[in-house]
Amino acid sequence: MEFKKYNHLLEEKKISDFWIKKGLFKPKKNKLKKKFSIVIPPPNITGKLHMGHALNNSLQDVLVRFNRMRGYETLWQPGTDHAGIATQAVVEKNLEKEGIKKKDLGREKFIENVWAWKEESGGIILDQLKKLGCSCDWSRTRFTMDKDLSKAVIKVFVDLYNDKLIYKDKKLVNWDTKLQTAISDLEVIQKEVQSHLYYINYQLESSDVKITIATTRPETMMGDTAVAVNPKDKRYKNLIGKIVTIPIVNRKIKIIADHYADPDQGSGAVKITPAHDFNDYDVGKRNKLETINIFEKNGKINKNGIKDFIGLDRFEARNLLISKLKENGSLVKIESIKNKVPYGDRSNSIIEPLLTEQWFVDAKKLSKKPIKVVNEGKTSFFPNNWTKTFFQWMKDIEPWCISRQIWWGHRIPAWYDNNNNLFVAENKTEALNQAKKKNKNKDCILRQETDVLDTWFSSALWPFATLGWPVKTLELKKFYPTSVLVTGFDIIFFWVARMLMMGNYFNKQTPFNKVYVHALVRDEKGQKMSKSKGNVIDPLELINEYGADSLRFTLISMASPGRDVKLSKDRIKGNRNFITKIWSANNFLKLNSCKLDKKINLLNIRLPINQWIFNEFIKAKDLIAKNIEVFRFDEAAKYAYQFVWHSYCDWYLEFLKPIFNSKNKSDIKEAKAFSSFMMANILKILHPFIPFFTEAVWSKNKFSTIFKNNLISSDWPNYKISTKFNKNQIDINNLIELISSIRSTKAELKITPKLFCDISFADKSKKLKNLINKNLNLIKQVGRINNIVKTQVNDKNSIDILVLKEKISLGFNENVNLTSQKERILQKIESINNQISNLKNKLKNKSYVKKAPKDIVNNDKNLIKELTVEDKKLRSIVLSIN
RNA sequence: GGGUGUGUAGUUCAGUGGUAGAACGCUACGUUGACAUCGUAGAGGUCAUAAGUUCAAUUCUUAUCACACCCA
Repeated sequence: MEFKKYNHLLEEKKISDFWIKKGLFKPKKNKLKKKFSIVIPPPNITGKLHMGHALNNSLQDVLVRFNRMRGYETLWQPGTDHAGIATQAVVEKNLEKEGIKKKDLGREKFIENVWAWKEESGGIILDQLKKLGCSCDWSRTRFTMDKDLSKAVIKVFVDLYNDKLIYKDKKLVNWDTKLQTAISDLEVIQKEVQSHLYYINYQLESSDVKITIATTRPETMMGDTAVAVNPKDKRYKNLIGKIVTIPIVNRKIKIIADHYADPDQGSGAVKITPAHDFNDYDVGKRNKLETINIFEKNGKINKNGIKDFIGLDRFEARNLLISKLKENGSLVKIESIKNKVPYGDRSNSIIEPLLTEQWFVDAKKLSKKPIKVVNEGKTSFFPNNWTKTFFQWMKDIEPWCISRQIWWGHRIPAWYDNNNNLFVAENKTEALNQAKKKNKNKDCILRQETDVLDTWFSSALWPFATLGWPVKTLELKKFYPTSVLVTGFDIIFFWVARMLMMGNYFNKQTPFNKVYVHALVRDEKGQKMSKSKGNVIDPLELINEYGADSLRFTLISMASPGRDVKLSKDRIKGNRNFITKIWSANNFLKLNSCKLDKKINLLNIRLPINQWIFNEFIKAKDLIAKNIEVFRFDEAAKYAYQFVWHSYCDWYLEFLKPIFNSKNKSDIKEAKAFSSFMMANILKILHPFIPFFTEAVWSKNKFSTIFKNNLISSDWPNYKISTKFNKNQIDINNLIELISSIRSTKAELKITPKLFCDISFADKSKKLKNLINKNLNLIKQVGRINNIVKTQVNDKNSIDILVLKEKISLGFNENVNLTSQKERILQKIESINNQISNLKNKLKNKSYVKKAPKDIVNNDKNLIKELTVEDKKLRSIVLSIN
């Protein structure tokens, strides 16, 4: 019989459509009243599926499908994030291609365009997640800019404002001159770059003395308001309080003493520009210095700069200034150095510290509850070491700048009247009411704050806002707090910490009980995947080539805690082979017309091999469940793989063949029914890992008709191990060892494995003899044995081997090369004797015998006995060869 | 500079205070009616280095080295 190959392209599409059409991903009420819930880390609306998503969502799907099968009421809440800056940039670019400028369009029209883009091409990633097999309740898909979620955002903002946890302040912030918005400190990446340290002379007033300062940013000299030296620095002690002139700029400033100046850095004297450097800003505050801002919001010199520089870009200004300093002799030297320069993570342009009015969240106060919750273990991290990282960040947290000077996002619910009085309210009417009160019922015209909120502000509400908050919906009551959050370590601060702040502030319970933190997916050489390196592997290509199941199984089996996933195609290929293996095993069952008998009574299973595979299955099943529960996905996948390939395919199916070839009808009947029953259970335990394939086979085998259920909705097997089966368990294991020994002996003797041989008992022990007699057919066929002979076979054609500590002889139809075999046995004897003498030496050590646990010592003693017997038997074999 | 993690077979990784494991790769043989996307057998390791604790260390402690990441 010829079988078709498994066509993943066809089946995956079919199965996916079927699941969704039937609504099988929706939570189902259960008798246990237990629930399991996960919120998806919402991907950017502009995003495309990359390997990180593939790993992250494969793991979530394992948890979700496993718990759904276990009978928990399971919700996997999906959705996307509006990604303020990224989305705005995409739409802006598209418009520019058509020659339309954002400014000309105006705010309202532009936002209309963004929505139109979102409807048309935003959120492709959700379809890609479906291709991966993610069993999210897609009917509940949410978007951070949805009406309901927006309401939640407004309410949170207003409440926090009223609770004095949100405030407006003029501060130095990280300013992105390219995007022309403030960004939070987390969005700034410090990059080490090759740059220059310029040594410049500042002339003291009415004196010949010059003080040399060192700076990497000479153009900010236009905003200098002091020169600082360390009070302990003897070189400069007498200069403190003196006045110097900034060269070229020709403004006079004071030399001040401040501990910020590091005597070992540069010249030990630093220029202070409070408007353009975070450290200088602090120095300025301490010393009550003037703040001179010299930059426009696009990074060009403003009117506070000097004549020839106004309107120049910051880097042009730097070059011009340096050439002028050279001309006038103030430039002492230029040193090449490496230093850290701040870059915007979105724009990749150099961040400019700029003094502006922004909105801030008092993160310090909000961090208290999360710290407590994690301390108490109400939210715990896995692997645990992330707890430390979390605390470190939480404990020196800075105010969170939440306002962004862009258009796409949640507009801040704050209004100003003509006198710039501020009113924060959930809507304009409410703000007007406040304004009227303030203005003694006079009519006033309000204008709304133009800033929008940081995207992470709305993401922070994700675990409860998606469930309906602030409305106390059934879903919120049922599924909050969520069971676990699965995420990458790179967003612990951005997202996890902030969800913990908001979740704990606005709800009685923490948003998730556990946080599973997974690592990065790298290429096979361990390099980060990046477009510029060209080593990006597109998960969708892999899905096309090998199937989503192969990709999933690979990622899952490589998800060891605390380790990056190094992905290679070979690995995926290997797991594709695993799926093919199951496919062909299933074909074998079909070939033998194995049909599932639903009424199968497990207690009545007689065949040893069936009892054996049953207990092996239970062991594997329990190990898989246990490991998924503790997030050891790699281990769970390993046990599944081992059991299916090595226990079920390699031994069980092989041992069934002699039964199928026999004439014993009742044996055949049981074998057919039970092998099929096991297959159904294999599909069940593999379903969380490879959902498409297992569901496809389940339906092809008509299991869905027999069980009246699709695989996705069926129960996780809950059978227990049967001790009644233990004796046969041992027998089968012994048979496996016997057959393996016969096979390796043949291989060692270079006798072709298909050659049959005779077997005879050299030892008088009955154990092996009984075992063989009981399983004659099996041994003859699987072990390729002709006859069991009673007498010793001809010496030249035979060889003695030790199996299960008993001696048997194998007889062949040809002369056997015994010399090499003798060599091997002698080597074996040597190693056994080494072991024995090692053990004996150990036992000679009195403190060992005294202090080591008795079990261990007894074990050694027994081992010596066993090894001695083995040694004796092997020696007799060697003798017989002579 | 501060912190975290990782060094185990050719590769990718499990694991354990008391005989070192898997997958892939490799070698040899093999098309026996599920499967060559396969089968059978096999080779392959001073468990990074050094010291300490212990009867016993690959495992625990400390130091060193190497690599990776995070923060400043």
